[in-house]
Amino acid sequence: MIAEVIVDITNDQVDRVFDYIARPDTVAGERVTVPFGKRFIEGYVLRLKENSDLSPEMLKPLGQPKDDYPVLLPEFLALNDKMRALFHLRNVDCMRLFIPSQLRSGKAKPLYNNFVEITDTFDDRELLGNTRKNAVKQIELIKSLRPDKLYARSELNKKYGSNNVEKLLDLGVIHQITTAVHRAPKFEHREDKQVVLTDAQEKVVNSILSNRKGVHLLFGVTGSGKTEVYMRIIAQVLSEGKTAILLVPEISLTPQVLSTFTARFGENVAILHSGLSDGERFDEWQRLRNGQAKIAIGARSAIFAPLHNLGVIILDEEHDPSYKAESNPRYYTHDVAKMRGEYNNCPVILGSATPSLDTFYKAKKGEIMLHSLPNRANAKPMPTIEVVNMCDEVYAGNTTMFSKRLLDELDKVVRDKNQAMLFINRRGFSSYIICRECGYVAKCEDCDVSLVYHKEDNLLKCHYCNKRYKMLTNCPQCGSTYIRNGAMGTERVVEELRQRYPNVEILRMDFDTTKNKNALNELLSKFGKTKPCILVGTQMIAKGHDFPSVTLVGIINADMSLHFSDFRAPERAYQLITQVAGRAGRAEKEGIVILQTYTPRHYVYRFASNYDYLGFFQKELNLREVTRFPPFSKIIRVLVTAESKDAARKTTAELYSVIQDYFNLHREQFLICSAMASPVTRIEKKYRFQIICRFLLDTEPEITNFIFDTVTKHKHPDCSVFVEVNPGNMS
DNA sequence: AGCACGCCGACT
DNA sequence: GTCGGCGTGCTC
Repeated sequence: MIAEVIVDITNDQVDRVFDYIARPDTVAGERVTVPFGKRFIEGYVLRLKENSDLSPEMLKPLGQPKDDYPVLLPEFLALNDKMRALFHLRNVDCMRLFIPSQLRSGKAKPLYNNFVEITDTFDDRELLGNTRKNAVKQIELIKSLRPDKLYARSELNKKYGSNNVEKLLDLGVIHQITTAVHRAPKFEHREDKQVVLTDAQEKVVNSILSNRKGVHLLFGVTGSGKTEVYMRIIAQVLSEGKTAILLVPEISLTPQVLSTFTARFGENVAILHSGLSDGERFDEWQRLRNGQAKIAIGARSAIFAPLHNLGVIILDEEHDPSYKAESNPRYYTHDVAKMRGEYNNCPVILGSATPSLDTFYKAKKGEIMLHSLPNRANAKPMPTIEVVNMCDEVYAGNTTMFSKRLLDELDKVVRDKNQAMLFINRRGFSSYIICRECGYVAKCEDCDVSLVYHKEDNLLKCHYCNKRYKMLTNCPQCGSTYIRNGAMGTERVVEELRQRYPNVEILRMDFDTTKNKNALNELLSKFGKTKPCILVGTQMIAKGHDFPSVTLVGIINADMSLHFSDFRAPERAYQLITQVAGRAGRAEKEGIVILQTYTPRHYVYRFASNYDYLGFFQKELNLREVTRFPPFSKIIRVLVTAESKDAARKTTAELYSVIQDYFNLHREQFLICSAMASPVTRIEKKYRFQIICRFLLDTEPEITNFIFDTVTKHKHPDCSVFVEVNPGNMS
């Protein structure tokens, strides 16, 4: 038999099948050592076959397996082919996604605890007779042991010396029992809240369970009880002997969220996430693989949980950008979920209060089944969202970042000893240009995206078509010279608040203050206990945390996400506003949301403040259709980076000339095809150039394949080249 | 990725 | 004359 092997080397040239003479016991999916050139390396057996195209004397024999079971389930071998075709990935990169890195590096091994027990075929007399008379410690040890009792080896080692224990083991006087220890991640214990389903929830559960294939969208407003729906479906699937995967955004993998599931499903839950130690993660993976755990919960990479017989795959907050893997290997979790769903003949459930435009469009077309939970489970109204025009504040002489309205509400919170959350979006480093008098934002004439200021040549550029504009000195709309770069940080907000409210606790939550997971938990528990209190934070305050005393949510600079130079900016802004607003008034106290903006009449704010997702969806979809952006077209970005500016530029030019030839032959398909310096021209000492193509979907996937092929075939001396499909950001 | 082969500069 | 630079090419 011949074994087809993928070698564990990340290089395009060796990313193909190599044939080896199989051992008689070789199985597909095993991890093996293979002779490769002059050395021995690790590889994966993809499949077995009868004959090789190569002559027999060319073939070398396969080495020994590295594990006592095949690490790759048959499903993953099938998934490899599909993922490679869809995402243009290398075999090795797929293999590495499928198995835990701890296994490959040999960093984590199962942990064993050793116990000893007196061998029952010996009585005391015999025991002592077998031991040397002057071996005091050994005799002492034997005398201390009671039959039918287990003693921890490590304890005895400490007390009597490991050499003495060893000696008695050799004599057979005592014997050792080894058990694998499960290094389980620790959780705060919580009581399971058994709730009665609302009629709407009941209907959704039944409707999904009675049609268990394909992709389902669970469109439910914040607080509509999506989690309970997930848990009911998982419980049903489990009762049928099947398994489940639940994915959540990395940012919402908090102890609170996890303990909800461990409270209900106990030992059946395995958590996979980056906060675990190597040992913990490896053990959780093992528990899933050997069937001890039946539910995998984790961020995006948990889609590769080694579960057999999947009964359901759930992606919570399906619109979250973290489901798109933006660095190598690039993949989209929704697509992988769909592939696994089809393989296991089980449903995929996408849940969100603000589905991505893409997903909802598919639901509208009928490719995805739509289930709605239009009301909150506790029947409370959503908090009022009040849009405040910051331009008016400027006219009134208030040039601070807090409107009069927001300050009034903050005063109220402080007076009534409640809590407030202030949200700031800090994603705006390559930010937009705004007129502080009238709210005018510089936009590209052709693309309807905000222009980005490039400092090095003092120009405004469009990231989608490369059109350039002179930097503005005064506003084309009102003539004002009060034109600013719209950017603001959490530190500044906290500083100003401390001056205003010297006696109120003000907490800051952003990437800097939550670098270690302990800090995050401490911060959250402190916020939970302190009243009055103001929490200032980025993105991460928007997710999942349930604080009943929050009566005010302030969105300091809503425009920052809106005018981000990305065609998805309005979509993101809508999602963010809805999510942040959902933090207010979750219990009996009513909540209010103050949304500060310089463009109060923007449609995003109009729809968001009315919680009108459907209205927003229609408007946005229409806009995308007219401007021919995804899902009505596809954008591909080829990013070239190199330490040498010339090398990067040269490679980009070469690739561009090849792609342009293709473009000239298929001009009617292309909306855009251009090469330019990347908006952020240098990151980590590397210069960045890019080629942007936007084209219609008629000839898909030919254009995509052509671009990927061009990049793989070409030589790029001293350059790294990446191809991104519908990239999430363009920096 | 590594490791070998291979063809030109500064040394005993 | 040779030791060694890293350019190119192959690994079942």
